[in-house]
Amino acid sequence: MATIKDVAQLAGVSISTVSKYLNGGHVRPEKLEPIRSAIVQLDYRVNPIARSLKIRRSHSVGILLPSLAAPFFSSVFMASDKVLREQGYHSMISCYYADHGLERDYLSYLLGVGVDGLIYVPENLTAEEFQELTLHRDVPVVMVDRMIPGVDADAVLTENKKSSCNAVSRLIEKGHRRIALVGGPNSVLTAKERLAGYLQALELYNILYDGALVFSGELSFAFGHQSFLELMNTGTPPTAVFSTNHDITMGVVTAAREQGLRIPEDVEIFGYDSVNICAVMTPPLPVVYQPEQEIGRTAAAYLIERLEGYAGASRKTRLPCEMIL
Amino acid sequence: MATIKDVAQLAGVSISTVSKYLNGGHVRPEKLEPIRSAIVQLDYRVNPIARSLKIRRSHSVGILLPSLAAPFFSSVFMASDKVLREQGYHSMISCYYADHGLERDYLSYLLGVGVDGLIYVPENLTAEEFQELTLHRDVPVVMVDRMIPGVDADAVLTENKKSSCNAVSRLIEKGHRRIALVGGPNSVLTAKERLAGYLQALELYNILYDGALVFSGELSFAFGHQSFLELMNTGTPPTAVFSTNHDITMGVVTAAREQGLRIPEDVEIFGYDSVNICAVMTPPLPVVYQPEQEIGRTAAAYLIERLEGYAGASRKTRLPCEMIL
DNA sequence: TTGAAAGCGATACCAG
DNA sequence: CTGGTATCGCTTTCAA
Repeated sequence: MATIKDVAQLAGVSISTVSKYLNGGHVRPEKLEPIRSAIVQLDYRVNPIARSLKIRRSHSVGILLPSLAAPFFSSVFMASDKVLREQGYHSMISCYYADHGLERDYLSYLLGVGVDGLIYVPENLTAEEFQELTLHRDVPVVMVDRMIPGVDADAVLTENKKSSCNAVSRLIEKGHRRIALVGGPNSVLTAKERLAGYLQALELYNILYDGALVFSGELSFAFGHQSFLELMNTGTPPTAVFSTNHDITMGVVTAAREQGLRIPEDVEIFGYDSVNICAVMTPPLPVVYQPEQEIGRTAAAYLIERLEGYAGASRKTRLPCEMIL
Repeated sequence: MATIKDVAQLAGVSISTVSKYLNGGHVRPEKLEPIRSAIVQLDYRVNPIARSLKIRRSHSVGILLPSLAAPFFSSVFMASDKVLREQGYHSMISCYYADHGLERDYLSYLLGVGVDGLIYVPENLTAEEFQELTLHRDVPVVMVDRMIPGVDADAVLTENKKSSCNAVSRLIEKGHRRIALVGGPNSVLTAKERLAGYLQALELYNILYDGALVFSGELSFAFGHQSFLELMNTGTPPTAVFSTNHDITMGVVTAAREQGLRIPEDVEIFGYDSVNICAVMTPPLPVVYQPEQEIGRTAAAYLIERLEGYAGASRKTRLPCEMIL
């Protein structure tokens, strides 16, 4: 690869002049052409590594998330990517596949590798771990979909509790009394909040809480599947299941079908996200829909503000959700 | 952030000694402790940018793909990520959302940004564009799932033609004679090959090809949906549809259900990938399953070999697929 | 305007 | 072993 030095030599000017040419400084008109031609001839491109080292900016932002496959994240980050790109930033995604060790590793890696900012969907990190990792690095972080309580960083979330309460309330109004919940682990704030919404709805309608109907665990197909089977094996199985994650919902639905149960006649299921997929089913599965585009855009906007120097207090935004019936 | 210089000063040794300490050189035992302690005290971490500039290696590889949401890619790259990590590489994903301009931009960006190698799922780039972008950059590229014909690079693909032929043959053996195909654009090699497999099956069974039954277009839900509606509006609609992509399949199935058609009684549908999701349906949709893990592992292995200096001829590997019925 | 030179943070050669 | 120094490629003063 040709360097700026080669270009300078070939064009018969100094390195600084080429640099100015490259970065929009003032260069005498008659020197423009030789430089341009040298660049083309040598197929020169600036080395972003060297540039980053010098200017301490890479114009790239990292996105760290627990799972690639979730359609929810895909939509969210497509939206943030667009906003970021319009402002001249490239986004680089890293996935930690819901693994705690990997989550630490990648966070640490991204913080150090030179991205200007970070959009982060946390899962298992404690506030202490996060503080330690981010200490002395001034890389702004915006959390999305989840947040680590006690951490001072911008966060874009949705109204998990309220939306869940609404969803469960609807099931109750349709006559259900034994409603199960299958959701993520309590270490994930979002899962905890959705559980809280479920409990609130029960309370609202004076329905006794039954611990045997609540399953909190891995955000996976397997967990949803297994939980459903266990639910059905108790003496008095639920008549409805509120499933608060895409993969889990797939597992729950599969298990139900395997058992020969009709949805919703034999057991009603209410999901979260995955609107497209749930619409595929007959009849369509009702779901809570989170405003994915807006989440992504907001997160990107927050990050860009920080990158441009905004240093105000951290913002925690809650976006409202819709029920798709 | 503290630099190696600060550490050297605090520990009372030279910069070079600290560097040796960091990189496993020989350092007199009594100097070990002061250095270690200075590092801890200053919370020092090496600056990967500076290191990259010097050693011309970043120990990171880029992954460039057209879509995040496809469960297929997620599985593939989870597998390659694992292999890469075990060899000390971090992977950074970029998604171009099936946009031609973005595909060029991101490819160019990744090639320049300092990743040591690239795993790339191409979609719209011509061989010329690719050559031009990779010219003078010695970043090894391994293509996955698709390849750009005429480009000299490793590629890990599956037996698209054969698998498609098998799938369509099965439909024929079940008695279908009017079988539609809805798949990706002809610019995507994979889509073209699957179409070729479809044609081969027709020929094998002496079924006349009917152009009105073949839809090639966007790899999207919308395209699948619309194509199905158009198919059903012709005078003699197909009795079966072979859909060669996840999103398209979702669109096709939704459209069928919306029309009140029963699957497979009224119209039989055969999909590709998305095993989990297709298993959710009642009855499960038959699909062609590609060995995702193996694709990912193979691609990573190829890339690592290149990174370690292997300079042999480019390899094009075809992995066999299974039918999940 | 222009260019010489310092410096970003780290590595590695080489003399001691 | 150790440490001074050149170097990686680029940006940015600063003096001319």
